[in-house]
Amino acid sequence: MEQNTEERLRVSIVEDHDIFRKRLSELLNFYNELDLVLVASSAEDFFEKLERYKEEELPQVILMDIELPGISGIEATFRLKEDKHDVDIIMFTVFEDDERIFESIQVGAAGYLLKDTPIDDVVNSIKEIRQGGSPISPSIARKLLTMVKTGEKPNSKSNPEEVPFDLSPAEIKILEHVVQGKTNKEIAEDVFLSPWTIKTHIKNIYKKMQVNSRAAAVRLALKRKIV
Amino acid sequence: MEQNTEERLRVSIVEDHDIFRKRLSELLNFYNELDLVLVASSAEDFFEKLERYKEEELPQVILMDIELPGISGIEATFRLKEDKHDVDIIMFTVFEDDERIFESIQVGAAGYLLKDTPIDDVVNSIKEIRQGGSPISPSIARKLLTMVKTGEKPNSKSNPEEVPFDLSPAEIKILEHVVQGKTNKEIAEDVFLSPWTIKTHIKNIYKKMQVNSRAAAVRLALKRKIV
DNA sequence: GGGATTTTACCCCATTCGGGGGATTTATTT
DNA sequence: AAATAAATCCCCCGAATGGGGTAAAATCCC
Repeated sequence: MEQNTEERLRVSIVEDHDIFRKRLSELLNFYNELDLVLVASSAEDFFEKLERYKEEELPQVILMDIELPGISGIEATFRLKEDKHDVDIIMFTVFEDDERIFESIQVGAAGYLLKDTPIDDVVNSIKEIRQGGSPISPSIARKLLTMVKTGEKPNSKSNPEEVPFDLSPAEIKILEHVVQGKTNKEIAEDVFLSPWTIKTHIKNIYKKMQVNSRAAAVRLALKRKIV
Repeated sequence: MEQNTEERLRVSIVEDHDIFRKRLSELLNFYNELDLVLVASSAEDFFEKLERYKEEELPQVILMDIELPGISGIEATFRLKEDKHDVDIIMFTVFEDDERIFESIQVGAAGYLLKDTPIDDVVNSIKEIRQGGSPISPSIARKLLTMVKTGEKPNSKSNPEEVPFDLSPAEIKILEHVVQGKTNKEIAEDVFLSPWTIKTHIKNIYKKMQVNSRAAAVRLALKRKIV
């Protein structure tokens, strides 16, 4: 019965450690409930392969390593969730620091499992996440509880980059105005500068943020809470 | 070997539903790793029995129902954690409302399991909680993630107006694309519509949102989480 | 003191945007 | 069936935007 095929969950793995990835793939292949559709060794690799898939073939759940060469798992998650993709992402990693956990949640990961999770639990987690649950390793959950209890984010000390882009003070100021929805001329009047200057700043901001429109800049600025 | 006895986890159940309590006790008794030391049908019952225990016999993990006659499971948890007792408490309940979850965390519960959790998982959770983990049912965890993500407490049913503007479905769809930072032409290609149509929609969106630029629309859309 | 960065300002040019119209077709509601 | 609202497509036009330059102060850093 092909119906079986229809019901299987399409799962993807993004993991750079060759042997680990291989073993995990092999293990998951034992499960009839799953269909391993895309195994990548980096985010770039993943995105590249992803383009060759049709809508109905796209992975529904991704096991995402955090520490990856090039684009990190967190950044990759951010991009995936930005797009319209209907996909649930499980961070699958050895890291337990508050910073990474918090960031993963912020960018939209719906699960967080440690790599030593028994394979049966991993498979259950994959199924649960599709049903709207958020499988989380107990030791991670403990940290989450603390966050909720204290209502605090782990921004405290280890804030390597509050601003992912190194905008200069002046640029941030301008960006704030842009987020307010003002035009260049309006900003210029507000800050007593030439409209040309504003324009130059905005061009530089775009370069640094890697966008090419105000809308995109506003979106990024808000999402990454630069302003 | 009595050593075995030493290593077994002393577990307690507080649950008012007679049959459920009985069955759960029977099931847990199958597990050699556990020692069911105190089964109570109410918080009062529990505290009363607790006094008859010596220090070395006190339960280390408690499966605590929330809805109890008299003192609630949350209140009981609060009192237990107020005292010096070295005990980990797992809320074991059918409730999934943000309010109860949040309160349970506040008073110091370290785990939150739904009553339909498979018995094996319950036992694992008991062991994990003693190792500093916080076992949480996935559907509960999802709510936790939301709390962390939005940094909000479930103080009220709040959300007086999820969408302050009555955008039509099509308009919301277009708005989403605008938030992505796309140009009218790009949107048109994505949605297989004429650029003129997109433009018309956007003009209407602006009217409804009372803005006059993409940047402003994006900001509003994100702030009011329309998209 | 000297190089690097930031801030400021300007030019040209093609594209996009925003606002003003109008018009037809398809639901939806009444 | 008539009225309303939603969704689609089109035109004109001036203003704003985005991208490519150049360049001179001011400031910061070593």
